[in-house]
Amino acid sequence: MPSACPNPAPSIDKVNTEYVESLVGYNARRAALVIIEQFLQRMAAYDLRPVEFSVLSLIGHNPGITSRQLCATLSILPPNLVGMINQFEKHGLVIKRPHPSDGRATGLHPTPACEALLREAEKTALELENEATARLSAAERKTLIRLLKKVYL
Amino acid sequence: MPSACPNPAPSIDKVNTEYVESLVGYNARRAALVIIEQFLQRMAAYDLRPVEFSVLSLIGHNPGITSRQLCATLSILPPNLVGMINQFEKHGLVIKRPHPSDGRATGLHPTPACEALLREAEKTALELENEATARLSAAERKTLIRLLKKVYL
DNA sequence: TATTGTTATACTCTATAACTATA
DNA sequence: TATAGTTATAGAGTATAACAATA
Repeated sequence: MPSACPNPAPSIDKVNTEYVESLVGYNARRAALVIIEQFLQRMAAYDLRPVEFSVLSLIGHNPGITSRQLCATLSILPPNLVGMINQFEKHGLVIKRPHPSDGRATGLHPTPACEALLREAEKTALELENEATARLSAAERKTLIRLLKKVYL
Repeated sequence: MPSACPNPAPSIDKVNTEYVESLVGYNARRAALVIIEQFLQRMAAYDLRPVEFSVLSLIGHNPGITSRQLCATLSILPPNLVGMINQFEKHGLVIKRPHPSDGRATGLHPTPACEALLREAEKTALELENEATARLSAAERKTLIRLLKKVYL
């Protein structure tokens, strides 16, 4: 018998969020989701979502990086990277070249088009970052990043 | 002609992550994912995932809260809450009672079993929080939460 | 007309198992 | 035997559209 009660009960006017807001995990997730939401809007112009942007940026700053290295760096699973890389290659943003010493691996290299796209996209990313963290001072922003790194690195 | 180059190219020994790590969004997401991973492991004993835990905790601290208020507070969509609440009701954790003044709304109330579960689950959540943020001092942890709130509130 | 709660459904993201080619 | 990359697929999480009941 699923418990149901027919009698009305007092309602809540202001929600008490004290407990959940005392958790780092809760706050980090909420903050990340807010920034990601703005990211999706602003970066739609480049057809780049957060993970795709991170992958392309890492390739741009690390020509010759392998899929394995990307997966390890970003904590993504290999099967979920294959299609992304193929799309980048199809759109002329990434070129695959043989790894110099490991015949199993493939080096991923940015094309000039990739580098041009990244110049714009990374500029936009910094802009939206500054907007999303507008209520933080430069020092606070630096502190926030330092403390977040101490959690996940 | 999808650009492929047959000539080997130098490989990357150490990945340069400088740019992505300069973004608050990237760091917040990575930190949140690390904590959530630990959360999933530790809270599996209670069969509670992060959102379910947040919902149940808010009901426990706000007897009579409505689905609408939960959705607004946690930024989740009403259709994705229905099944969750029904499961809680089915497991004897939540009771629905009529809203005192709004015939459309339903007040959600914790059962004694819910309160007992929350005492254990919230204790476990605090433990894993302290483990996940073990590299932070108490002051740093407080600062981190304060700065994260300034981003999303 | 707007809002609460609901159903059905689609889409995205992430996870697992199994395979090949090479080390 | 272990690893890099791939394929196919399953699952979880999230989003949209439309509806009934009430305000």
